[in-house]
Amino acid sequence: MMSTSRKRTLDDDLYDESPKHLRGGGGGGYGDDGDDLFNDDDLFEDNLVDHDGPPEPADDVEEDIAFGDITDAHRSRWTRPAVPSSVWKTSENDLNLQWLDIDMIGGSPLAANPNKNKKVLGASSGTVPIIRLYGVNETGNSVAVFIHGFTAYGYFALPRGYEVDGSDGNLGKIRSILEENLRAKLGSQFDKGDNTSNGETPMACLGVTCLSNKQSIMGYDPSHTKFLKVYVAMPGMIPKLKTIMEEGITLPGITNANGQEVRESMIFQPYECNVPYVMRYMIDRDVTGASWLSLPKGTYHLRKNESEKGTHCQIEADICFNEIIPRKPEGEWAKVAPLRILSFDIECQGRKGYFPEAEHDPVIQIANSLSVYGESKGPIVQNVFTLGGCLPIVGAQVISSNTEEDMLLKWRTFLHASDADIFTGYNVQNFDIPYLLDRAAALWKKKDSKLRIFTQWGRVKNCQTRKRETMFQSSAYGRRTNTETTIEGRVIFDMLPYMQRNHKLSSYSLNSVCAEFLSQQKEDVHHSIISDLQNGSDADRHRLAVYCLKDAILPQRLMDKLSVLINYVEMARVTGVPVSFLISRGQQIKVFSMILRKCRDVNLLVPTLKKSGSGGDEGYEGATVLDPIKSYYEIPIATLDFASLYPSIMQAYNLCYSTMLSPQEAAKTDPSMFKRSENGHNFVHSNVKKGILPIILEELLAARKRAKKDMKNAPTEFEKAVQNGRQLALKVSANSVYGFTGAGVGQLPCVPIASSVTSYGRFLLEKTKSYVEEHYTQAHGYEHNAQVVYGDTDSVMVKFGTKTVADTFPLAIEAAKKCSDLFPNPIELEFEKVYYPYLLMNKKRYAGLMWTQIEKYDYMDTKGLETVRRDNCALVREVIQTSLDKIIIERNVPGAIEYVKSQIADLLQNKMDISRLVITKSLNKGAEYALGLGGKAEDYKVKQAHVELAARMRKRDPGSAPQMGDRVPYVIITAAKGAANFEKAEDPIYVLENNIPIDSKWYLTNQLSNPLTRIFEPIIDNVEKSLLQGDHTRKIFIPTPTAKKGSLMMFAHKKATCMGCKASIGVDEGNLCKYCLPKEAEIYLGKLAVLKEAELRYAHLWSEAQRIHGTLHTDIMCTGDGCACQFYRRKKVQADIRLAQEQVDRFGR
DNA sequence: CGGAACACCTAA
DNA sequence: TGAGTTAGGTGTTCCG
Ligand SMILES: Nc1ccn([C@H]2C[C@H](O)[C@@H](COP(=O)(O)OP(=O)(O)OP(=O)(O)O)O2)c(=O)n1
Repeated sequence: MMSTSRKRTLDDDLYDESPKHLRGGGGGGYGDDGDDLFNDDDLFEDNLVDHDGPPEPADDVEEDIAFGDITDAHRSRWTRPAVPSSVWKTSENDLNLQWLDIDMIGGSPLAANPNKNKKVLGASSGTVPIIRLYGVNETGNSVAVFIHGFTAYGYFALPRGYEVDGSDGNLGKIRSILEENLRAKLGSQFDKGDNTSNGETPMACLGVTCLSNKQSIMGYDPSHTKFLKVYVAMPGMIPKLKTIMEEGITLPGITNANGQEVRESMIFQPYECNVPYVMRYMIDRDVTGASWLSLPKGTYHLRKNESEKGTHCQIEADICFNEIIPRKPEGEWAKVAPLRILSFDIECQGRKGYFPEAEHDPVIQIANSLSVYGESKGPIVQNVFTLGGCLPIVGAQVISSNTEEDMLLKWRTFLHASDADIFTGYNVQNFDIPYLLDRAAALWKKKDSKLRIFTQWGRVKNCQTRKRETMFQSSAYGRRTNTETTIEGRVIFDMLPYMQRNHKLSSYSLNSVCAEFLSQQKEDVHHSIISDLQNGSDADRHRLAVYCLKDAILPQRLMDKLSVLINYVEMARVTGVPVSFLISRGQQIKVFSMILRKCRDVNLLVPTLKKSGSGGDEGYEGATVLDPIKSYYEIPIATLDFASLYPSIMQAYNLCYSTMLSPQEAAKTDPSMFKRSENGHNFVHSNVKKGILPIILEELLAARKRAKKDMKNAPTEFEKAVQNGRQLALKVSANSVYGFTGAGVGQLPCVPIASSVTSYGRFLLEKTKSYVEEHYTQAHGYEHNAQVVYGDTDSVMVKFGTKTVADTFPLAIEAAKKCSDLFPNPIELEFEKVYYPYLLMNKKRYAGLMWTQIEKYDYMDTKGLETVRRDNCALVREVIQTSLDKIIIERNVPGAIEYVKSQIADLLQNKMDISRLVITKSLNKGAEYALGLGGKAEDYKVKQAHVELAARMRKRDPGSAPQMGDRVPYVIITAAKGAANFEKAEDPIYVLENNIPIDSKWYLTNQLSNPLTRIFEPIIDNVEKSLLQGDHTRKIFIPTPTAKKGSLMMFAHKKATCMGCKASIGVDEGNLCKYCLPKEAEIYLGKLAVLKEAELRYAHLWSEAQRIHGTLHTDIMCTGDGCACQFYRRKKVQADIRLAQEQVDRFGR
């Protein structure tokens, strides 16, 4: 880097009269308060020479190893469009990009501002933070922007009434003291980073200003209105500075409320010290996630020589932070750039019966699908890198290698050339990526340059991709690996966690997810035969490659079909956070980001609170759930529902940190200025001071409204569902604003706000109920007295007494309007739907035929019942669902009874497909101890079936056993009388393989009985007798208890036959009779062939999810078409394999 | 044997 | 600075 000729002095002249105005040297000086600090006309000699012309051709440096079979034809398909020559005319053209990823590094200060009339802000020596932002321009070129001069800082409040001498001299003294303290805390860390090449001594604390135009967000009349703003050299120093300030320090020139100088140590409350540096930049410069940015002509420099460039991006710019123009995502800037998405999948050659381990097992294929956002013609490249030859695949490039090393390196070349913005796949984060990295480490020596080259997946030159394992101290059983990987400049967007987060499914295997959303199954290759295919012919490997390719294509299709990208882009723009935060973080960061942005607009500051030490802060009261009048209603029940209840409460009553009054303050305040909430907290009206949270909610709800409109206009059912997901996500974000205030462990908890919201909610619900019941009465001229039969949080279910849907609608519409009129804006009660008929079973449990229009019902809506719970087996879900359908839709109670009886008979006679008996439950905290993954014994208090099973499976095969967070599938098997439930659970696969009998009686008494009783109870007499004890329960098939494990094996020993001619032979005689013995080899090979063939047949029927252990099993048994015959076919083939295997095994003895 | 405690999942 | 909230039903285990 070039060094500057500028000279900056740091200690003097930090301030002029206006205290917030920082000038010259030390400070940051950025548009904190809207003014640029270096706005005097200093001109600098310009060290940078901009020639407006294209760069020299990039000679591909050390990075790429040439492979003859990667041709120019390949490359031209892979690479991004060429950079238009206009881009290089930096003084004539703006550079526009949509950014996706952002990070930060320490580096040297920029020597000179490319905008020749301006200085570079920030520190001019030492290590400074540089923000790297990665994105794509309209043409589809990759762009990296190095953003310079933005300095990290924090605020520190003076206690109420205190003043600080804001003279340059005094603030300079404060800076020196802080400098000293910081250095003491930093120790040698800081000195090492010294860069004194320009003769200046780098500082830790760059400057101090004092501000009186800002105030704390906490309260209507906050105690903190005066702040020191302290700039530091590197973001990492902020926590240390914060510690110094909150532990107490003596600073000069500070006077207390009585005007006396404070000479002893004082504590300063930190503000906004918990804002990550890159977010600090985004907030201060109004840069929102995934938005468009413009680098105005003449303000930026493009790095043209390869030697000058730090990344592999096509375009690389340097600019000062305050030059970039953020574009509001409206009009032309609402678009999405042609982003490149790379979806990939690897196959490994595991040893039989073991989960692949990178230490030993090679990667044999890597399939890729590269697509461009907005490109309607589908993926632009599909290819497979194979180890060993492979027949051509139509529509895909096949690139074969003789060694695994070559294959990996070729793939790396592809990675580099295709230069994707987004990396996707299925479980790539926890399997493919760590596996490739581990494998590389196993293949190459640490110093091997090939290792270094291979692991460069990111956009930053010479930057190796490393995984960080959030390792858990695992004692006996080994690795619980939650891997995190950063690939500089690219966003890793794994579709598996996305699905787990956004869709409630009982299996998340790629196969079942695709069946659900793409109506598409993939070709199945069971992992046990991958090895055989790999060792086979080019045609075998072709089959594997096709399968592998499909696994690479499907995640990308999923992403496309579910509009994942555009929805995340919208969310990033609305909430302001980078897309990567949406993937890896929760709701808090979104709300926090929005709060900080809005606060900045109105000069409020957010305190950095200490973690509430003692942990268990008391909870608060939530919503009311009205006692249900349980019944089967055969007349219409109308549902009235508040629209976005909690958000609208916060808006209507102006609930916010910044509007709250303490009881003492309230006593001194004009009562017309504020309102006391239902539970005794006081908030001023919005005309006095508008709260931050209501403003945020307004925007979120506006975005939700747009989503709802799009949902209404969606052309297809599927698109409607996608828009519904988007709408729901925005609703959750809005509700999370409320949740944020009540979050015990959070950045800014404020229970008074949260509890005020819920208390208003309780009040509104009660009010609505009583209004409806008091107004819609015969006394008021209505035909019936209305009754609220149920209500939960924000809804009332009203029985108006009307007999038809058509008669109910007008009453419900009117009631909704009249209630809305009772409440302040924007609180609104909506008439949403009528249930007719309506089965109300309990709080949070009901079903009903839903009508949103008079002409026709929509569908049967079910809440909380077994049918919507994933911890029930399919049998229960289906039986209950069908019964409800028959009762509620068909109104055919006898039919329902018949159906149930036949199902019970089937169950008891063991005719039930085992897949319908599989129960799945997720493995949560507390199970850690049982699995031997650490955790404390006292956290595992109650033994559970699925946990005990998972622990046993772990002992059988740690590699394929369920992991924490996975759903564990199990069935209940027969066991000794009185055995506890948790002892009777078994892995369905194990049950199948070993022919273990299922306890079908248990399914009747413990799974079906209660739910059925509850449903039929209000409808028929004596459920016990007629459903659960009839003749249909007499014929019980008791499976032979002898059919225990290894039965075939034992059989073979007792009564052996010659495997060649089936003649009887003695048990100890070996496998063949004396006549067949000479042909031993031939017979063995013949048996081996039978085994192979059986395996192939089996694999063909076997749906698999190689990497998602926990959900593997349900898939095997459930094809989605629910065909029992498929199941039996599989079972038969499975038995064939076992027989064949055992025959082969006999030769081994 | 009965009820408290716990675990899971869902409604809102 | 990792983590929005509370209410509630249901089934199982644990403990006296
Ligand atoms: N995930 C959720 C869902 C709901 N709620 C709270 C806040 C909501 O305002 C209230 C009512 O929930 P609804 O599900 O009825 O949703 P809304 O009323 O917010 O939206 P809608 O307009 O869809 O009714 O419950 C919540 O805190 N978190």
